[in-house]
Amino acid sequence: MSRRTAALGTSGEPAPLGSADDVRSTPARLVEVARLAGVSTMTVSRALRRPEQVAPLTLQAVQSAVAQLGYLPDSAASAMATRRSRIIAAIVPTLMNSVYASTVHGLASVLRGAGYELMIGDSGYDLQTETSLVRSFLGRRVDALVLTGVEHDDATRELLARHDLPVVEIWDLTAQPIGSVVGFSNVAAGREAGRYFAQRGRRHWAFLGSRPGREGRSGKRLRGLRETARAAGVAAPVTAFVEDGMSASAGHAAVLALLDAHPHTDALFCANDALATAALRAAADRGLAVPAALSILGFGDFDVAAHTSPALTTVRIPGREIGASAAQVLLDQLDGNGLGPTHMDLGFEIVQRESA
Amino acid sequence: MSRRTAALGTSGEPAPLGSADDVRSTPARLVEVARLAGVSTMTVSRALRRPEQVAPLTLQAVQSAVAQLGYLPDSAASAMATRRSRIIAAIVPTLMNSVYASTVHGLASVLRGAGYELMIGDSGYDLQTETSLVRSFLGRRVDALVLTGVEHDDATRELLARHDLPVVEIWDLTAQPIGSVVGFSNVAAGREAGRYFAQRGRRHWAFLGSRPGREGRSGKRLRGLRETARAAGVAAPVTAFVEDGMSASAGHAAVLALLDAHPHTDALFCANDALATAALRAAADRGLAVPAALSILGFGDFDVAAHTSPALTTVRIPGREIGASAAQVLLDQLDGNGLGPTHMDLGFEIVQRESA
DNA sequence: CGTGCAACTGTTAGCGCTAACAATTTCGAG
DNA sequence: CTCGAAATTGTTAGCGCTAACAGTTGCACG
Repeated sequence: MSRRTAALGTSGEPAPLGSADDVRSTPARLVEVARLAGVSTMTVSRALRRPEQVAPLTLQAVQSAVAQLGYLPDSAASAMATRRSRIIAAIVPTLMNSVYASTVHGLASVLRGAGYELMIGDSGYDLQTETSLVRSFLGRRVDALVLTGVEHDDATRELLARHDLPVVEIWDLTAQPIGSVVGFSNVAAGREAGRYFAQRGRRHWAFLGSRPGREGRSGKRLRGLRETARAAGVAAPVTAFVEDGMSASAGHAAVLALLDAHPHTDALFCANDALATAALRAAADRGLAVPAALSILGFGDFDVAAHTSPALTTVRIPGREIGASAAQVLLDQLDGNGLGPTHMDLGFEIVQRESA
Repeated sequence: MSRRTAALGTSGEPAPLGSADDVRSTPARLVEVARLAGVSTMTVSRALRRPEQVAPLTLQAVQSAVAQLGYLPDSAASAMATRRSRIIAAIVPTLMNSVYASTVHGLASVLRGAGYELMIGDSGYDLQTETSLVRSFLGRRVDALVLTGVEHDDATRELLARHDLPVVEIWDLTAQPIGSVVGFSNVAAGREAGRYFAQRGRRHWAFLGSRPGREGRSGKRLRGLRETARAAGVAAPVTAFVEDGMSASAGHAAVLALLDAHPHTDALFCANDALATAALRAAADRGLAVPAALSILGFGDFDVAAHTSPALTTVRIPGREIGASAAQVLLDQLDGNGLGPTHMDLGFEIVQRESA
């Protein structure tokens, strides 16, 4: 029983199709288009991909055959023949919050504009999951790969070395990239946060982020903050860590505990705005005025950051631009413009609102 | 100049590979594994996909050849031969906020667990973009398709009719599904919101969402709210609409304008929590106590909803479950368990916190 | 009128894998 | 031992498309 039939049976209304008469169960192939247009398959292929190489009349015949059959080229077969899948894969730590959303969006729009499809995987901030995603994507013969961050398993690096394909690491910088890098300095962002606190006379700093086990991006921001603390002659920042994917839920409890353990804290740098929003609430729960008693500085400039109360002062990352530039870098390499690996520092900026 | 070389050249350190000696520029094929293992390609193929059909010794030989060559099966070729791409595509309105994040996550985890890859597209709430995504995905010969919502272009419907493949529509319900449906009733959610307001003696309702041009999900919620208003003998809710992808930025201004135009408003139902967060802020800007003077009811139970102040009362949608169930429905159909299209109403619930 | 070249179209082969079947080997029952 | 079924492996023929090359045609030009 075909699903289509069932659906129509349920609705009891006529088929809502413009040209329902030539609907067929099996999608058309190139041969059928060729037969209908009275040309060879190769001519159809050309008409579709390089119309200027085909005589106007032939082109027209092909186009009408294509339209009549509702022909859609099989890109898997095309991939096989050309050894180009026109798929690019990206691995981000999480899809669960807005952090990487704009980056993914930037990637997707540039790639789709160039006729590529984006395949996304989320690693859940786990390097082994990342490896298995890379393996799977390489098996799909993706044309290029976007990785978030610069820390990777040896297994990941080995896989990438075997399959020589354009790679770009994003959202961080490194002196030993796999291929290209498009990001910003997380250490510098941490330093800047510290400088911001210091300028406002804050003396008791705190940091809320993920555990810096493998020196991830969150850990680098903490390192930057620490450096500035040392330089400014301020005590080392106290820390609170969330274990799961940096969600607000985990952040709230962590901040409460931190404030109770260190009541003098007057400045808190959060590794993302969801965490910062939770911190705002935790401060309210403890009766702390923000920013008078406690400065809260977020990270990421999420959609909601401007609309909390107090509005979040936060580090804005050019997420969309990172995605768009990463995509462009890969496209340039794929189109063989002879461009080698690229290194782009897109920076960041502190957006001052009310919370710090 | 190979990118890899450049990267290593930059770093100046030894190649970080376990078995760097058999790294080769071109990835291994099945034939090479077969040659090395001393068997036919078919046996290798079997050893990889149905190991129990192969003699233990042969299996071992194949496995060691695979390991030695770092062989990764080419899934594009496999797709071609089996006519199964093991890719499932999903189209969501946006990836820019958390709304569909948990759904995508639910989809991805179930699918990946079953050896499928997820290909995501975002339509930007635009039906024509949806059509072009569908076309592209069908060209990729995806095995099944997930569509958000039940409103689609005729062009989309025609494409799907031609390519008879499992389809599931999510995040809404309909009596005329294309294939399966996994969602909840947006109208009922709107009605429930109205009932919630009515029970608390609210008399001047408002709604903030996207323009109900084509009766999308937001529009259905508004319809439900209106129905309850009528039934409860309350004036029809006033409305404010945001044009872009329901972002907080647009919401803030819209709420301000709405509150100024209708100062008696004592209940506001927002089509998502980002909008509700912005509304919270707008209420504060106008000096309105929430919920004393104005009840604000959100939608979606985003990560941050529990941590705003006041904490958001919101309609919780089982987003993750919708994704997971949709994936399961498709897998069941693909594995040919003889299951036809399914209709699942996963419901919703109002999570009472502080804002309403 | 041939010639040569551009413009267009067709033919052949094969991308890397697996379905379907064929061939071979193994092994227990008779 | 012999036979047949089960277990294991191999062979053949594509999946639907396109690269590379090989025609074929038309037409300007000498």
